Amino acid sequence: MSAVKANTPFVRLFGRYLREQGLPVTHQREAVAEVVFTSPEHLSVDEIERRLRQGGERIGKATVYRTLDLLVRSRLVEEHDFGEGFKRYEHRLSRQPVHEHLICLECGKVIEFRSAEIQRVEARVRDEHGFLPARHRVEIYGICRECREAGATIPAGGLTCPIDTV
Amino acid sequence: MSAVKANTPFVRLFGRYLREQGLPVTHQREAVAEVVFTSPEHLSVDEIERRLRQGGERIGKATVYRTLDLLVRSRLVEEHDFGEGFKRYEHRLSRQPVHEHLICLECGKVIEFRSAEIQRVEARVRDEHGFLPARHRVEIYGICRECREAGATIPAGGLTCPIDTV
DNA sequence: GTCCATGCAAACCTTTTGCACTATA
DNA sequence: TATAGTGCAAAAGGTTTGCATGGAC
Repeated sequence: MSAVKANTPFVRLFGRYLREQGLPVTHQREAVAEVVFTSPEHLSVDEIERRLRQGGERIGKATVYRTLDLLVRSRLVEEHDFGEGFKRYEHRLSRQPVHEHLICLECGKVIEFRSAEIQRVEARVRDEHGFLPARHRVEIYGICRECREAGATIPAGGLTCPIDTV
Repeated sequence: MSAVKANTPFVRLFGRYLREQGLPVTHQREAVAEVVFTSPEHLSVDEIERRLRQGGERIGKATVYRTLDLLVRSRLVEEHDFGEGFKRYEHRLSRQPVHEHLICLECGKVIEFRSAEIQRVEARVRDEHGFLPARHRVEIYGICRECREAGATIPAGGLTCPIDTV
């Protein structure tokens, strides 16, 4: 109930997609969309479910998964896997359209950045490998500024005589 | 037994790592290392276990997982997640040291390529965001040359009036 | 002989599915 | 009213863990 504020423009866009597909626009679907569209973060399924329940919704985890599947299909939402053992979801509206992610190994923070270089890489693999790019995943893992200033360093490891790293 | 051919140089390197860590060099550990180091592919745990059993080894899945963990720690092996629901492992010896992956959405083939641009991206995020890169993941998903010539296309979807894609 | 690794099976965790019931259109 | 969605619980699938046994050093 309360989690669906009114029907924000983004939720309406999702409703339009559902109607185009001949699918019912249900209360739960709008509620999940509302949570995802009103959050600037990269949410996990658990976080989405928790916010819905805190907002007074009665919703099952299965419905959250099923609705996220629809949101990803509609291309309004992107699915990410930062290697945490579960997925995160991020909407694609009102933000830099194509962007990559910096993930801090210390605090887990996710920073978005744009890179024109990646488009050059895609053009190059098309020319050199005959490979037609559809989408890409570019993630850089490291230590963010704040954690560096707090003294964090990259965890070392491996053989004492490291193998080639270039 | 039979899977451990002799003790290839790469397996010996892993043995050296184990001794450095004060860990026993066991038959199973050498067998897993041998399979990974003698394969040019990106192997799944299932594939590794199957090859070991076909080679006459008596080994449990848990040991494969535990040994892969050690191999990744030693930095001799890299872990990948191409979004298939399980992980793949690739050794880092005798091949292009740092490389990225093209993954065909049609046939699942993985092509390796090098990119100098990525290093420029890492230098840029260090300068612009104060972010210290440790490692990265660059994967481009699309259609490989062979599948294109066989008529494969990128699966479409989403809203009929697509949102910004640049 | 002392540790640590191994194999097996059970546990774990995220995600998916089956089914009786409910809501959309 | 017909169709499809929902919640719940069970299942699935990859990965991890507990424990008694066996192997490395």
